[in-house]
Amino acid sequence: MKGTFSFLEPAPSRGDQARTRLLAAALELFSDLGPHGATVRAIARAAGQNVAAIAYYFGSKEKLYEAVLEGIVGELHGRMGDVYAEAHALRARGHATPAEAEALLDTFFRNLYLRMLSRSEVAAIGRLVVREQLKPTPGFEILYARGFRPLHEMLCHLVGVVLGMDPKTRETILRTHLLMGQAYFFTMSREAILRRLGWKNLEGEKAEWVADLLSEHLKVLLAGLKGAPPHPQLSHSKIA
Amino acid sequence: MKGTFSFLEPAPSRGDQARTRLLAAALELFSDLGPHGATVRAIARAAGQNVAAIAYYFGSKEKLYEAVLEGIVGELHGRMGDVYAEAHALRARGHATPAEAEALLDTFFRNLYLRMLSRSEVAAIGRLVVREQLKPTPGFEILYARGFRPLHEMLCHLVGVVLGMDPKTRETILRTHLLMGQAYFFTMSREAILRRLGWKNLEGEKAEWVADLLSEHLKVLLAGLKGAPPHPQLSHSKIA
DNA sequence: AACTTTGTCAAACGCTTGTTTTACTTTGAT
DNA sequence: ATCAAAGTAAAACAAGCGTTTGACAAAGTT
Repeated sequence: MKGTFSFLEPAPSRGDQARTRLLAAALELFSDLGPHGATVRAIARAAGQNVAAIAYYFGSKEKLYEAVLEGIVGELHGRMGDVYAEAHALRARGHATPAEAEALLDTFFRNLYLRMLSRSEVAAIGRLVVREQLKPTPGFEILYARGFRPLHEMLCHLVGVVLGMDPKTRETILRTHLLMGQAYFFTMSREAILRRLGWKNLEGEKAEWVADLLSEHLKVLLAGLKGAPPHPQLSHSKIA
Repeated sequence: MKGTFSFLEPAPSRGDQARTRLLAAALELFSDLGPHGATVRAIARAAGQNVAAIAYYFGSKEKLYEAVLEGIVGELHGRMGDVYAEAHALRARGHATPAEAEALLDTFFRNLYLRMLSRSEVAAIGRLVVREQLKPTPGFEILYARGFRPLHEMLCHLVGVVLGMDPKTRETILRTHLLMGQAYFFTMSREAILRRLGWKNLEGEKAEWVADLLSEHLKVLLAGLKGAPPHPQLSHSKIA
């Protein structure tokens, strides 16, 4: 047993420290170079560990990669958990008004952008997620089933309430996806938009400004789509 | 000199054929595995060539990669050249009405989606471009200076005309970027949206439907933003 | 204090990487 | 027919890859 006291958090054992440092270094390198490009030697060096530590703690490079993906899902829920909880509560109540759903949708997007997409300290997560979309590995299932799909379904539900549409129709799913694209595009084309703007990053007040515009676009779009006629084909097309 | 006549196109020499096949195979493999993950042996095999052919025709793997990026820029102009020309003509005339600009913007986005983003035969281009955004190599400059920036500036100009805003303000640039995100997100999150929709691809009538929704979102957004007040900070913030 | 568990480290293992070399065949002009 | 140029192909090269090994140190238990 451990004999030391700690009022902050249980003092991590030597092994836990090594494990954590390896995970952090791996996230950074995997997101920059991909699961193929990042080498175990580079990861170990960045984590201040020996190469053999990876096999020792995670079994193999591939299992380390999967552990990183698990960590990403955890980080998403950690940063967005409160908004998730609100959305789930609203959904469970069953009789949410369009105005309530729209307000929550705005909170959702604003925070998704401000807490995740604009932050350079979590930018690595976005890069790795995009990489998995480009060339899915077996680990994609982790990100999709526990990260993307629950988030997407929640947004579709809220959009459905606002627009008075069934959230399971392909029209609702695609419109929601289009809305999301505005926010996520900043992760995907980060380098290009920064050059266009002549900015070095998108943090601080700059992030707030972008969130302002994003929020306004969302509001305008939802308002304009409320009266729009349903799509002739897609409004009757439902997923299983 | 070549002694054969050809009414179609100059019969490519043996070397030109090898060069072309290498470029095609390289695009496919680079976009799937990245400039690091794709090996010269795999590229040569896919092109039906010997490994040494890459060094022989392109000098090195890196120069082959740059040749692929050049090809991408050419393909973009080849597929979008007519719409580009229209936009340039409108810009040169100098006194375009908001309605004209909006119509052209609609054409631009619709065709960008239908001709590029939805086509599986050019999907490799999209994947490679996203890869360069995630981790820019020296070759990024080719894509940015001759591909992304001219396109982005053109769209900003049109959005500026529609909304009555200076195309060089950061507000216009960011709003244009948000608009673009809706279309480009389908390249970036292809795997996830296909799973959500239960579809295998986004081609044929399905692409038309998505283009319908995209076009409608664009229209709603531009209409709603016309009366909106300028952003307090960003509307006065101009790029060099 | 003796002993087991846990963690660290350098070296070595096969294997694959991009590139170069060398010998060879095909091509097109004289 | 001859010959230089253009193109092909297999083998060899050093360097780097993920993983395994075995010796060793530190920590925890009895």
